[in-house]
Amino acid sequence: MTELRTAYDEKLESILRTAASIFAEKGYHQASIRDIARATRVSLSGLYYYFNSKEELLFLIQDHAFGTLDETLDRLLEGVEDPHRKLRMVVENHLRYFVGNMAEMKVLSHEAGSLTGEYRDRVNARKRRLTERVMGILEELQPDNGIDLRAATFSLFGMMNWLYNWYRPDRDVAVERLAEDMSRLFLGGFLQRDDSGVPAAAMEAAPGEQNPSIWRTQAE
Amino acid sequence: MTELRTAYDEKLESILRTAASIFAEKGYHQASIRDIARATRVSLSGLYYYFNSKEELLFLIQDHAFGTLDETLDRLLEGVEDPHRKLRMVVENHLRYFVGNMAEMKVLSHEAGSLTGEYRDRVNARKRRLTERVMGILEELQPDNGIDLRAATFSLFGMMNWLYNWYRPDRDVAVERLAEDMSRLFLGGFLQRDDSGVPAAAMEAAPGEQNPSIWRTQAE
Amino acid sequence: MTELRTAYDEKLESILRTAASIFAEKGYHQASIRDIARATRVSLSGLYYYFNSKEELLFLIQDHAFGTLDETLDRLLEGVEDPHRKLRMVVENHLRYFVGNMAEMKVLSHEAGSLTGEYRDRVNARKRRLTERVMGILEELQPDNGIDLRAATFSLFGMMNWLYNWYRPDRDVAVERLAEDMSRLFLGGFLQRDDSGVPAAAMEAAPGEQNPSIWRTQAE
Amino acid sequence: MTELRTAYDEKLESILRTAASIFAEKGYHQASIRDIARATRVSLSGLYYYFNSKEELLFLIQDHAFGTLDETLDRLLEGVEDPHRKLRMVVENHLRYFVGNMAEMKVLSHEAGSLTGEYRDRVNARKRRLTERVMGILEELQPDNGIDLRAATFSLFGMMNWLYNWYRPDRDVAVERLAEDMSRLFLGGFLQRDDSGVPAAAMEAAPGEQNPSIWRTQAE
DNA sequence: TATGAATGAGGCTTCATTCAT
DNA sequence: CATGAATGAAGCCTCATTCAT
Repeated sequence: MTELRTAYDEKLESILRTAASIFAEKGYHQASIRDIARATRVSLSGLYYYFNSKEELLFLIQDHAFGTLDETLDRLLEGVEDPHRKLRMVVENHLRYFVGNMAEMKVLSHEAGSLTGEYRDRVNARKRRLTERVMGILEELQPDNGIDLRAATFSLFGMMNWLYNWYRPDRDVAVERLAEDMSRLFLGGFLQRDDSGVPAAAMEAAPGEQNPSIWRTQAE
Repeated sequence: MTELRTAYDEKLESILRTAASIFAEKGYHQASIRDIARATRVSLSGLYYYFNSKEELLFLIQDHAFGTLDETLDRLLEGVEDPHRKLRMVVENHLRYFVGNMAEMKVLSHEAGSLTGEYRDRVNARKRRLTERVMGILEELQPDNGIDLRAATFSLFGMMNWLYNWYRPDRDVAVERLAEDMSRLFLGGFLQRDDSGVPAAAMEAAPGEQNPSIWRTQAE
Repeated sequence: MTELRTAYDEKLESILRTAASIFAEKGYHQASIRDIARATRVSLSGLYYYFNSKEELLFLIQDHAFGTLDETLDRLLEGVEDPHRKLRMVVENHLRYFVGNMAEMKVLSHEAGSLTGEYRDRVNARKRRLTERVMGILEELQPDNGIDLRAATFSLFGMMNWLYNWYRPDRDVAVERLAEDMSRLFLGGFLQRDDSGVPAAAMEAAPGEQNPSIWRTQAE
Repeated sequence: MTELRTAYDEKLESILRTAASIFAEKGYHQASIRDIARATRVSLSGLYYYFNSKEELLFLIQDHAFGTLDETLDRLLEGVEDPHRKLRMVVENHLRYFVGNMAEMKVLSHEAGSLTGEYRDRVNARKRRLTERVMGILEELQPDNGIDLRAATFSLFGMMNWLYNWYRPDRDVAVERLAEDMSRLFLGGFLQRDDSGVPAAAMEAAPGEQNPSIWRTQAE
């Protein structure tokens, strides 16, 4: 009962993939439709048969990527009850997809703000849904850690989404290990009790607190 | 015997601040020099008295921001021996500067790849130095956690640098609390022993491991 | 079985002709691409479909002109053995082309230094080839005149290339007469024996020789 | 009874010399006032004390150069009666000045058309005067050569003015020899009788005469 | 489906020149 | 005499997009 994939679909997806890698390399705004025409070996005007505007192209890439991410996550979480395990699935799904599709990952993480209007709204809706899902799992874990939930959620996403800035498959640990490390890193911190073993002295605030201006660009 | 700040310096810095906020808002490539002229109330050509190219302007913003970040960090770490406390200082410094200068933060985090040539090299050198400093502190902590050091380091930076994507001063916890939470989150996970209390079952890999293709965009 | 001249080729050549006349009139650097757009009735950006830069446009004009010049010269010299006659052909070819295409002539003669990089190299190569051809012919004439060959060659080119500074078809002698006159002028001088009839007294150097500083701008 | 040369005069002349060499190197329109400020080590605005506009600067250079050229020519021709010798003086004067002041020579020869309005008129008047002077000398020689006088005059100027396109002091014959060669070249041709020794066959026109279109760019 | 040719809008930058000091 | 700071005009070029075929 597979979907019917027409020649059109295949060509579109091939264009999306190629465009994603170009957007990843040069950035959305730096990349020109001409770059994409060159790389796809489709004529400039020919591309417009597959999308109506450059922005729609970006949307299609992001939406498609999110669709894949969502779908696999749904499948992975099916029947899982333990929130620890759920979180582990989330992290693994995220990282696996990112490492397996580094171009899409970068476009997703870095070109978040490049969409406008309805395109942006639709992608944002997907993002919010994922965020809430993760926040829900963290809540389920019911930790007595005193950490702000929103901060915790986005810290986790930050760890993962920042990946495109540093991860190099040929040099860094494999994705399985990465998922393991990040899960442990995050859960270890998140699950600790409030009176954790971290020496209290280390937690004292910096002196700047009394003089916050040292962190601020001089005002006019 | 303070530094000599000429009128020129002051005007330049004021331009840098204004430009940073515009770059933060629209993105470096989306922002036009005209936008900056309008906002600074300097004529288009008049701006070029203060920098030689748009890219140099971006460089000046990033370099100046990094300079401030570096300097305060040096001051904060002076005389500190305990690595726990050192890390706390790093996190606090980073977050305070970012929250106090959200425009610069975004430009620093998001426009990393917009520089080229020597400009990029010089900023990268600063980044590398900071990264190594943090990695050094993490090493000092001598954890028996089995976590890859590079992954841990960049996870921490990811948590912090992602801030510009979600943090809203009027809605989120104050920066002090944020620094506290992130420090605990990270240190709690990083300092745990290998046989931590996290249930083993949660750590089992996802089934996808055996079929990684579900995370991969269909190849051509 | 003539060459295939597409509509594209024809339009390009028409643009080259129009551009040549504008460059001739205002000078390459003074002419703006807008001027050319206006004259060709093609939009500013539309022009860039036919060339990649203003400099390439200049190159195309010069290269095309030199191509024509070379080709007809080849045809004219075919089978000609007598060096006197060869030289006459060179002069006639040069002057005819120049008078028939005064815009191209001026661009060729006056905008020699406006090309850079590879464009310049390629045009220079053509120039060198023509120069050597002429120098070869002069050598063939084996004159016993004691005149420096390089000086003689460039004197001939100077006579001809300077044309654009003074020649006015409506006021000056026709091109046939011009070719005749210049050929005789040059050959008459070039072929004379060393002990020509010019009174020796006239050849005595000017007194300035003993005090060359009268011809020199005062040094600092 | 020398002229009074104030400090102002000296600085102005030094600026003119420097500007001439910059104009010679990059071309008048390519050179910016900034280039001249840099080379003269005078501030941009400071230069405007010495001239009122870039065009006036060019005029001053050309006028000054022509003044020198004229003055020395006057002195050289004083008391000379023999037209052969007069011509020799003209050539020698021209070439000596040019070789001794290659920058000024190039500006004079190449930037003829860069002046407009009254500036152009004044320089043109000097040019016309010199041209007529030379044409007068040629007339005096009363040759029975059948060569158009205007063509002959400008051929001579062409030989000399083209110098800047090829002459290189370190590689070519010295200026004395050059003057000798060009004088003989020109006079030899100019003074010959109509029935000169050049084989008649060599003088036959090229076949193109009957089909002039081979020298013409295809008309639209 | 696909493309060659074309365009209006807009971007960055340079320039000659000015003016208050 | 000299300059630092500033500006309006203009230049080259690129871009996303369209339309007739």
